[in-house]
Amino acid sequence: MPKIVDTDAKRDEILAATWRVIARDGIAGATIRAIASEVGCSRGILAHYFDDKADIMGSALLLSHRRVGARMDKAAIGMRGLAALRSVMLEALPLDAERDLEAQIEISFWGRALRTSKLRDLQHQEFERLWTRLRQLLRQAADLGELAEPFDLDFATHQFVVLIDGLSAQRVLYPDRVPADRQVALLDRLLGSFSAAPSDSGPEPARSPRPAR
Amino acid sequence: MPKIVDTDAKRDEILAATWRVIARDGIAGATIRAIASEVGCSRGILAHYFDDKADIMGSALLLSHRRVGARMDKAAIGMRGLAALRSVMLEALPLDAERDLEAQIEISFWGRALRTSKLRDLQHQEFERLWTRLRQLLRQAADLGELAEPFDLDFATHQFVVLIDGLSAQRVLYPDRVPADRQVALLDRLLGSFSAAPSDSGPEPARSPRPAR
Amino acid sequence: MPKIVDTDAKRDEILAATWRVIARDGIAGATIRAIASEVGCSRGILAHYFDDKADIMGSALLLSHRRVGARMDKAAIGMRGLAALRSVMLEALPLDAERDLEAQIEISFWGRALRTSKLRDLQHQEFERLWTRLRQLLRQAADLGELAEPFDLDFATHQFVVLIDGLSAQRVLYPDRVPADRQVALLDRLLGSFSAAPSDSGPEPARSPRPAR
Amino acid sequence: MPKIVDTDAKRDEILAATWRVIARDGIAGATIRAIASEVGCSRGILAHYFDDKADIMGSALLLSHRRVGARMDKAAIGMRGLAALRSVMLEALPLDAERDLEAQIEISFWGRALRTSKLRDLQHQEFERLWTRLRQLLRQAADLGELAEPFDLDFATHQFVVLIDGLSAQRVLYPDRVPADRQVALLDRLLGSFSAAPSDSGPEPARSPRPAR
DNA sequence: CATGAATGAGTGTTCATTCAT
DNA sequence: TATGAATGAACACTCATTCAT
Repeated sequence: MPKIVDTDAKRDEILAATWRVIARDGIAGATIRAIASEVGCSRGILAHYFDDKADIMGSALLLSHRRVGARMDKAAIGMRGLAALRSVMLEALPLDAERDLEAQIEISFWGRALRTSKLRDLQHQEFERLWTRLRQLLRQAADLGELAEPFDLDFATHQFVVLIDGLSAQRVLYPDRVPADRQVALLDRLLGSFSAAPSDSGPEPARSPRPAR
Repeated sequence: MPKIVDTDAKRDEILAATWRVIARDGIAGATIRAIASEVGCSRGILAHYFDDKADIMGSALLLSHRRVGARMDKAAIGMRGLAALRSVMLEALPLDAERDLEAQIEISFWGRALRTSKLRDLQHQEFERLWTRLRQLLRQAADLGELAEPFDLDFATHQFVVLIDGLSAQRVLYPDRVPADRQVALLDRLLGSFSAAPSDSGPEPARSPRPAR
Repeated sequence: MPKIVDTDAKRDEILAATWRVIARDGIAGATIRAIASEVGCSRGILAHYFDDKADIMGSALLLSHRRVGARMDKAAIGMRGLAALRSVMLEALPLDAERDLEAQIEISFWGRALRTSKLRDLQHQEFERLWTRLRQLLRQAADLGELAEPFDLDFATHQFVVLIDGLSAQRVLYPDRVPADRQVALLDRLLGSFSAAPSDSGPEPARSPRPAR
Repeated sequence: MPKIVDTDAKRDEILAATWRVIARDGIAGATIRAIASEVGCSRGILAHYFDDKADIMGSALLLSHRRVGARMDKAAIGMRGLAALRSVMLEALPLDAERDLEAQIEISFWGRALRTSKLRDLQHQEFERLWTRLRQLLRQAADLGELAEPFDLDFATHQFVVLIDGLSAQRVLYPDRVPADRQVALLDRLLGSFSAAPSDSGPEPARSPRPAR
């Protein structure tokens, strides 16, 4: 039993090292050698904890998603509706160095996710989780009467998902152009478009671009 | 006299083959061997038309951008303001097989663009072109009085850019989820948020989110 | 526990194989494939023991020099002055098959030593060792009163160095023309020119061309 | 007939370019591409004037030897015996930039001469010419009574040949250590050892190291 | 005569993986 | 459990050569 704990810890250690290598050398530079070197152990040992390289990479992506999900859970505690949605979205956007790394890893996988069926299935499965989470929060907001008009739930969910992916790409490719406050402003603009009260001038400070954070 | 070969045509032929390989096998599978095999010639011949592999890949990306740019030029002829902006955006979104391929290539490069400085410079340079183009059209729309309220030009440009990248990623990763009409609907929603007449419910709702597909 | 391999022994084995390949196929024929084939192992294994090919070649040259140096040390034990110098020189000349191989390797490197700075530095450094060794023995001989007249130490050292290089080249290029006894005779003629007694016709002519070995 | 002249001129032009490439990039860098580029013509044209690359390299070496030989002929005009020998030797030593290049080319070939039988035959044949020339001059000197004692003609010839090769190697590898005056001094020391008059202290200024040139 | 497109073998190198220890 | 030696395939690239024009 304790060995299993050690095993999991070692696995996480290896995956964290994998992240660092991807962030430093790109996904093409994330070789078995580089990862083992980053961990500080021999190459062969990786085979003990993972099936093969694809397993390492997939697990690294999965762990990244799990961390984001855990942060989202924590951030939304005690919240509901649009407020919860906003908190969850803030965990998905690359607002700081940690989230930058996650975005970098995510995008690095995009170029590969299509090829390996295993990786593709994982990607789809993980996306489904995010999609469902956002959709549920939107439904909750609708049930709470926070949304102004009749609206298409899937369409709205898409808007948020597209915002995450678009901002992640922009942030990774042109980091200087997308500071945190700009990201939050874009998010708030989107949120504001839903909570638009019949009276156009509501208490919606989020509607117009303003530095947040 | 040596055999006269249209050098530019041959270069384009090689680059088109490169696209197909990237689309089929991913950017990691776009080896010299695979490209030469796709072209139907020997490996060494590629050295006649390009300096090295980086030159091939960079040229492939550049050509892709040039084609999109040319399509945008053509699509916007005789148009101004928001109408021109909409036509241009429609050329940037992955609405059909051809544009899907372009989006696939684009995203494949994202994972690599960060590492090689040459590719990164190219990426930044090309992005600047797109940014400027969208920004100019928005300014034109503002000058024409098409926009409802005072607004932040850079902020608005960002909204469109994020839409392109977000939709490209979504389309490449989960093609079934983002059919063409959904993409157009998302674009029109964004456009509608600018042309929003003083009366919030203008003639735009027709354009607004409607269940497509 | 992994298979324990004497790393240094394996390195030496590879370098010895490199020598044989150079001797057989020339330095241009000393490819990674040929060396691996000579060793009797796969190509990739060489990467375990050396950084790259330049490392192999440089190490091969260095080991050759080290062996000559070790032989010189051994040969000069208990000797001083001109006698020690003669013993040392006999180890530097291509008098037998083993030394022929060394000369062949040495000359093969001359055509390449100029280009790669690493190899050139190594060559200069190794030459400095030989130069210093010969010069010190000449000084010792002078201190012992073995030399007839006031003489230029550097000039004399040059005479011996030129003899080594000249004979090495001749032996490698035209082996039949420079048998061992001829080489020794040339060496003794040079040595005799220093120990020339006041009476020019001393006991030295006896030293002159005589079959040695 | 005029075409033949052009052909020879073109051949010489190509060979001169080959020298420059060898001097600049080493013999390993003397590729067909580099030579054609240095000449300023296409690659295929070289096949019109030479059979193949080995023919080019061999011809380059041959032309180098021919030039040295021509200089020797010219330098020895009107001279006999040791004086002629000295003049001839001065043309064989790397005393200036032009001769440095020749020595560089010569040594570059040494590492390759052994492998190609064609090149080896050429090398032997050319060496025979030099050997015979030096030997004849030494015999002439003996006949003229310039040489002090009975001596071994082949042995003496070897001394001069070894001096040439040894000095060439030293000059190419460590140019700063072997300035022209040092070379001439070494030559004169060797010459002096033959002309040693019965009276040991003759008018032989060449015997002791002195800056010449 | 001359060109340059085209070929295919060969280069050094890197990689994921296996396996005996 | 952990090591690292060993493998063999694949990589980008360079080269000498051929040949239709």
